[in-house]
Amino acid sequence: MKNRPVPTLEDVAREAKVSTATVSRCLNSPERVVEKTRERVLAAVSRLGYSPNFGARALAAKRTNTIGAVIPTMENAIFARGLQAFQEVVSDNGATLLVASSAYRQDLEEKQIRNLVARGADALLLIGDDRDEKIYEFLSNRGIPYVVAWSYRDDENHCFVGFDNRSAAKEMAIKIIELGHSRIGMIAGLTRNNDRARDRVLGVKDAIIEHGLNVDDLNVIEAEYSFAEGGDAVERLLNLEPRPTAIVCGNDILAVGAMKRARSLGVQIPEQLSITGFDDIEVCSVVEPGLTTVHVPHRNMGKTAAMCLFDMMKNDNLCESSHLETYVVERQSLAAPPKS
Amino acid sequence: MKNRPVPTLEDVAREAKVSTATVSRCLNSPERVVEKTRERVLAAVSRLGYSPNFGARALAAKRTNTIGAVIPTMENAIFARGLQAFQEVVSDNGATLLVASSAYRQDLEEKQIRNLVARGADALLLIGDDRDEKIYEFLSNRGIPYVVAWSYRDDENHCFVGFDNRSAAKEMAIKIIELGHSRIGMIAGLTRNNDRARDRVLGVKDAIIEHGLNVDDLNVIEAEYSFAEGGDAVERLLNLEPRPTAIVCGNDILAVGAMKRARSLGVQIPEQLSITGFDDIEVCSVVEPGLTTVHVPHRNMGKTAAMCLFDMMKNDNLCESSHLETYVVERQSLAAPPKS
DNA sequence: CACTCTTTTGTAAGCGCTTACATTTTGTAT
DNA sequence: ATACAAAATGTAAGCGCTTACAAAAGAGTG
Repeated sequence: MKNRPVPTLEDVAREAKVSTATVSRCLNSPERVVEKTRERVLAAVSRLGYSPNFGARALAAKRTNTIGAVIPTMENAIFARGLQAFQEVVSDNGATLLVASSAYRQDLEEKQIRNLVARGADALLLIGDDRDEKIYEFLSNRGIPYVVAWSYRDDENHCFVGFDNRSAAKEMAIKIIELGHSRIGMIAGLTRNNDRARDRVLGVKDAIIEHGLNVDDLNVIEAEYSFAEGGDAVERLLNLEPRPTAIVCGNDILAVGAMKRARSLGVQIPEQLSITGFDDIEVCSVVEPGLTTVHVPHRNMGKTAAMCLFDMMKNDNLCESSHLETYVVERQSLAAPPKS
Repeated sequence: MKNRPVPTLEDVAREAKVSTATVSRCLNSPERVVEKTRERVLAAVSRLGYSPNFGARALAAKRTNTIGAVIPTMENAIFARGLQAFQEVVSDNGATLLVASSAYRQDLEEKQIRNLVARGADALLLIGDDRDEKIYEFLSNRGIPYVVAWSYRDDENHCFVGFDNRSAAKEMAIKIIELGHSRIGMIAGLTRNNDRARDRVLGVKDAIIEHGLNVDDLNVIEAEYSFAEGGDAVERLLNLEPRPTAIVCGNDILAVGAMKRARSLGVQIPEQLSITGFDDIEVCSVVEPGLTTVHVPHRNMGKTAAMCLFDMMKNDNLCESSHLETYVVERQSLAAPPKS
């Protein structure tokens, strides 16, 4: 691992027999340099294998062409997909995406946000809006545009690009109730520091209250994002007396895990137990029975969020929030309750 | 979006009535500053909401505490999981992870690598070894340690942390052949710029040749990473005359897609058709029948790769490659061929 | 050809930080 | 007290780049 000294702008300038300013211009606004000079400079650049030092560049120019994103985890297909779409737009606009993950921890998220800002991120993608107010202040002091995705709220203060988790969950719950279910259980994602998970629980409660059922009868179990946890949770719900006839899950992974476990326990889906999910990831259509779930336009969300960010950077304004539509995808895991 | 000027080290120094050097030391090696001063400085830091400018820092200190990773796509559960493990180790070591994705395109990958290096990445995680030699030269000229993950080869030039895709695929194919299958089809991932996908095909061919079957009888269809493409591919294979009795898939997603489609076409798995996957992602155990597949230790791979990188940075040496073990996980999708 | 106007290139001052080295303060042993 | 080493802090020189401004070189014009 030899450590040949890295060539600098100055080396290139010397090699091409021009000033550093000219080299810099060649790289940043080539049209301001006459062709002959430009050729000589670019030749020197490639001869030396020069590539500009980002730190110095950022320091001098005060912009980085970098967009940052802080997501809870990459291990979740949902964020992965949305983020991929986001990144495609970022690349198309000639910028680079920096990703950091917070492991669903608020303190880490704050650290990552500050980190990205310190690194000169020109704008940020944030997931959900459950964070300390001072972070928003920090960003607005710094004049850094950000978008809150995966959530939507009528709130002038932030630019949301997402959907209303609460009413989406409510819509699903209403469907369940109107099919005749009254003993309903819920397997929610961990709600701590997670407005999406919380809103989904609230949505289900909204539906229950609205239909005159007793909200205290709703058993909510929180579980981590995994098939196994979904399975464990459903087992606990199935041991309840009276046993629920429908289980609303906070996401598809929990739902599939629950469905699988219930079946292995001899419970028939949906004849004896209905199960629903949330997100509509690919696996829903591949399991048996197919999982009835809430469809979320993830790619569209990622794309819209990115465009929104670029718009904010260009026009230096608070971009309008985008309320994306979700809808229930009916497959086979939801049916009327058994008559008993 | 007010644009209050961002506080600098100097502002903090003035506020705390110390020199900039002391502030810098407080932040970077607090033990070199007496407690009383440190408190005053940290108070000033938080009062001003100061956070250090990364560019300036990198420029002055010539290190960034940043590890870069270039992965083909985030939309693949496999990379997501390994990367998450990688990132955990990176965080534990006080460094930050920058992720870029190449969309499986070699030109973009090169661009991303140069970008990360220009941004001062101290070390890099690369996926697979199928790239232009000049990139390796570039990295070694710059003295930037890198690890090649997801692949393994006996090659002194790089540090591999991965597994042998070829022999893993071969092992699976042997299992299939020894069960009595002789008409075998394969649905491979796209092999262009992808040594993992290519090696998996080669492994299957190795097994076929070794068992005296005719390698020309192996029908290989390449497909993108999606359930639907796996389904389309299996349909084409099922229309072949004679119809294969076993289909090896280059990854689990293709396998599940294939299985699902085959079943919807009335083909019974594994009675009429055996299907196998590769990767052992969670979905394998959730579909019916369970997918027989090659288990790959993704989290362990990500973790090991990160540790390897830190080792290289610390000791400035080429770390030893790690050859991780894979094994076939037998579930229900593979059985003896139908007698006909 | 002298003049002005435009285009191209050069000069040099930072950008905000780290760190070698210099200086001051503190602690300790006489 | 005094001397001296050790610890704490300060001074200031860059790190590699961009860009305002200055200077030089062309391009028109009468």
